Order: sequence, then C-alpha cells, then structure tokens
Amino acid sequence: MKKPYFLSLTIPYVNASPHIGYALEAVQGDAMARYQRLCGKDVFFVFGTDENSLKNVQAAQKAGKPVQEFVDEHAEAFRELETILDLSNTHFIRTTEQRHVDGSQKLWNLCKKEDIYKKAYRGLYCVGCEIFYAPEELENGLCPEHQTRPDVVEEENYFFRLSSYQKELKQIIGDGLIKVYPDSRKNEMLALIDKGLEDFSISRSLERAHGWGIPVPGDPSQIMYVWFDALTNYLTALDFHKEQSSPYTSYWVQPGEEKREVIHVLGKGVARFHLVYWLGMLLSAGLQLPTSEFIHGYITVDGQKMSKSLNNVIHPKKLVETYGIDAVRYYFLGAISAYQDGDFSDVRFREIYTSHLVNGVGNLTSRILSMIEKYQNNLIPHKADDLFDTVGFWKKYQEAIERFAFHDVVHNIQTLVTALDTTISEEKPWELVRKGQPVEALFYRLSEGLRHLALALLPIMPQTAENILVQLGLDPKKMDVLSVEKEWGRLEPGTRIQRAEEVLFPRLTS
RNA sequence: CGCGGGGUGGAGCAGCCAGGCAGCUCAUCGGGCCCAUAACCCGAAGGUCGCGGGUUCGAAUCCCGCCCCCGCAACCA
Repeated sequence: MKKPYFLSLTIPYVNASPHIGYALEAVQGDAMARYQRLCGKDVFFVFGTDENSLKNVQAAQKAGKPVQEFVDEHAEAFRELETILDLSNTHFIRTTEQRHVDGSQKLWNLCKKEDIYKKAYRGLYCVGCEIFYAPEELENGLCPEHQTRPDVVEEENYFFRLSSYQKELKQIIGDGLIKVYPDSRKNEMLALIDKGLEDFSISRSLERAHGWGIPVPGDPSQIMYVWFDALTNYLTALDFHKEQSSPYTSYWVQPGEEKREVIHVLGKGVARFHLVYWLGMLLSAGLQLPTSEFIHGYITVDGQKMSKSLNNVIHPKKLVETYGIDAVRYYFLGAISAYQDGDFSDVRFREIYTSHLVNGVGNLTSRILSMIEKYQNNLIPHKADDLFDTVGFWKKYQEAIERFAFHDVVHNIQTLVTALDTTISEEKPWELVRKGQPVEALFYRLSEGLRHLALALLPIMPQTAENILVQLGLDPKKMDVLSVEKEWGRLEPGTRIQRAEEVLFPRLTS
C-alpha cells in the first residue's frame, strides 16, 4: 500500500483575479506533490478558495452582483490555475461548500469549552472600509482610505484562548516536532511566541458580516471570523465533517502509520496564522498537527511590491500565453529563491528563458537526439557505464527538494546540462565517426544522461520532461518509482528514439 | 532600544547556522568547435564580501557598535 502524503496550498480571497504571487506558491506546491508521487506516495494535493470573507461581499457590491454569483465566477478564475499552470492537485475546496460549513462548525465544537469565550471587542471602525483600524494605521486620526474619522465600535465577539497554548506551541516549534522551512521563519515564530500570545477574536456580528459566512454553532447572531472559517479548509477538504471513515482518516490521521506526512505550503504573510493560531486551534480540538510547513517569500516586480496602485500586478495567465507553462514554472522554481523574496522582471525572464531553456535544456536535447538519429540510425546503442556521477546528482537533488529548496534543485539540473554539453564538446563524436572510431558507448552515456535529466525535470517542468522521455522512445505513463528509475542503465539498447519535429523551447523573436 | 529579512565583481544571487584557496547564473572580452535552436566548450578581465572595532594562526562566516534598503508591526491574512 502506498504511503499517504497530504499537501495543501493556502486559499486566497476571490475578490481579485489571481496574480503571480499565488502562482509561485501553486507551482512550488505542485513540484513537491509531483516529486512525492514520483517517489511512490499517495498524494492528496488540495487548493481552493476563501469565499466567506467580508472582502468578497464588498467586492461583489462594487461589481453590482449577488455575492454568491460573484464568488462563483471568481472561484472559477482561481480554479483555472489548474490548467494554466498544469497543476496536479487532486482536490479543490471552496469555503462556501456545505461540507466546509459542517466541518468548520465541527472543529469549533471540538475545541475545549474553556478555550472559546465571549468578550467585548472594541476598536476603531471605518464605515466606508467596513474594517477595524489600529490607531497607528490612521493618518492624523483619519481613515487612510476615506479621510474620515473612524467610529469607536464595541461589540460582543467570541475569542479563542490562544494564551493557554503559548508554552506548548513554543515546545512544538522549538523542538522541531513540526518542521519549518526555512529556519529563519522558525526563529521568527519562536520570537513571536516569546513575546506573548494574546487571545484572538473568532467571530463577528451577523450584521457586520452582512449575513455572509458560517454561523457560529449555537449562536445565530454571530458569524465565524476568518480563522475558523478559512484555516479549517485543510480538514474539510478531507471530508472532516463525516462521522465515519473519510480521506481525513487516511491522510490526516493515518492510523498505524509511524511517520505521518501532512504539509502546508504558505506565504510569509500568513506564517503566524498557520504556526500559531492554527496549531492552537488543533491542539484545543485534540487533533493531530501538520508535520511540516514550508513558507515561501513574496514576488516583487522590477524590485517593487506588487500593488494595484502601482499598476504592476502580473497575471499568470498572460505570462503563460506568452512564454508557455513550463518556462513560467521554471522561472518561479529556479530563478527565485524558495526561501526569500524574489524579483520578477520581463528582462530577467527572457534572459533565463533563452540561456537556460533555449540554449540549455532545449538545445542539448536536440543535440543528443539528432546525433542518435544521424549516427546511430535512431537506435539506442549498447550500454556503457555512468560518466556523470548520477548517484551523486540524485543525492543532491533529493536532499534539496526535500527541504523545498527548489532553486538548488534547478541549479543542480543546470550542472547536469553543462556536464552533458561539456562531454559532447570534449569527446567530439562527429570526429570519432569521421575517423571510424567507436562511438556507441558515448552515445549511450549521453542518451541515458538525457533520460536522467528528463526524470529530474518531471516535478519542475512536467510537459517538457515527458516530451523528452517520449523522444527517447520511453512511455512516461509506464514509469516506475524514482528509486528504480534513478538507477543508471534503465534505457534499453535497441530502443528507437522518436525525435520530434518541433523544438522544445522556441527562440524569442523580439 | 518593536520584529524579521537583506546589503558579496556590471545585474541577480549562493556561501554565513557547524571560521580555512570568494562561488553560481547572466552580461563583457579572447580562443576553440561545427553534432545542435547562430546553439555548445575553454580561457580572461572584473570584488576593500555596507562601515568601524574585537576574537582567532586565520573572519564574508563568530562577537560588539553604526549606516542604508525592504517587508511586517499582532482582532487589518
């Protein structure tokens, strides 16, 4: 039986169309999911949409549409990322689904009674924005958006007693019971916990929420506020609401499994909610915790933060239309550090596209295949030993990808590309052929090396990788697990290559 | 004294936690090759590793102080 592996992305608000920041997370999560699947695991990979927020209500009003209609349309735009970015997610969750409503209420009810209590919440509220402001956010005491004086509003809300879990959370994160990538985020969270955790509000009045959202169990005057209605998607996607066996049982609980694997992928902005609030909620409910959390940085555009006011927001759909899915995936995974903020610029994108993909992977593939075609009559010659230390290559590759260091993974792949290119230049097969000297061993090494390259590219650029495998005369559908495929010599002599007409990455014209 | 991240050849970054020849990608210059998508390979130039001090045989790396940039600043995801 395959080992279960759960991986989630965060769920974005649907009040705007998806930008490349979300695409970064989606591609990173997808690369990991594909890698784990390659390792033979049974991967439950979910993403979805956060539709309960007041922000969505406001956006719908602005668009002059009923809220449900509005979120339906926008959820679809996010779901489109599946095809736009070639995501391999197995599930999709919308927080307006009934199973999510049921599951969220179930989690609320499971929390210890003493952890949820009512308290007066008081704050500065702007009627125009319909949000509360912290005093320091105001400009001369006025709402920065509307230039009006916010009202002092007080209402009864439910609060979650996070303060009770301070010690436990510190231990869980500090002792590495939950692995946090990268380390710097772990330290940041520990520092945050050390400063003291305050209880947080988990509901809003029905009125203030415009009646939109999930009702608090047993109190119809209150609507759940973000934490219990959004973070819970990780459970409800697994049909947590069901009493009997469900994906929740097999992927989250995994009875009898020694080493559970439950992974959240998220952005730095929501780290504290996932590593503090969410864990606190799970602890209170007596449920098992995730096992790792990977926290990526944000994307800037030409060195600046993406924002509507700067009008520099980039949408993945357009990017993919221009450069192709795999080029976009490659940039996000290889040209940006997985652990820090990264920059996107058109100039750099084109630079990477040309040097790494056109001149690198693409050119190398046609180089090798055309020689097999020309000099070996399209047939893979007899086997020869490994010239490229693929054992060492895979060791580094796996070590890097398992800590989500996709930039290292891609760098490793580039090194293999260079090694293959260098070998060709040094061995000069065309010269050997002219002189009538043996070339079979060299061609086997090159084509088997190319197979390893394609294998390594599967999580990064799935379409390109499969394309190369097909050209090598292999069937990507009939692949074995990575531990078997990464052995040298899997490419059988006599295999007929199927060289494609089109080039892998066309050169940019302008 | 709020928190975090960053400041490394022209550009973008790795290296720092566990001190030991300053590395990668791109760009530039010179050479080679002709299998390949005018691609590829080799070589060269280019850096006071933000600044000042300290520890050490030895510091980009550890310690102290300072400057600059970017996020976040807690019921605002």
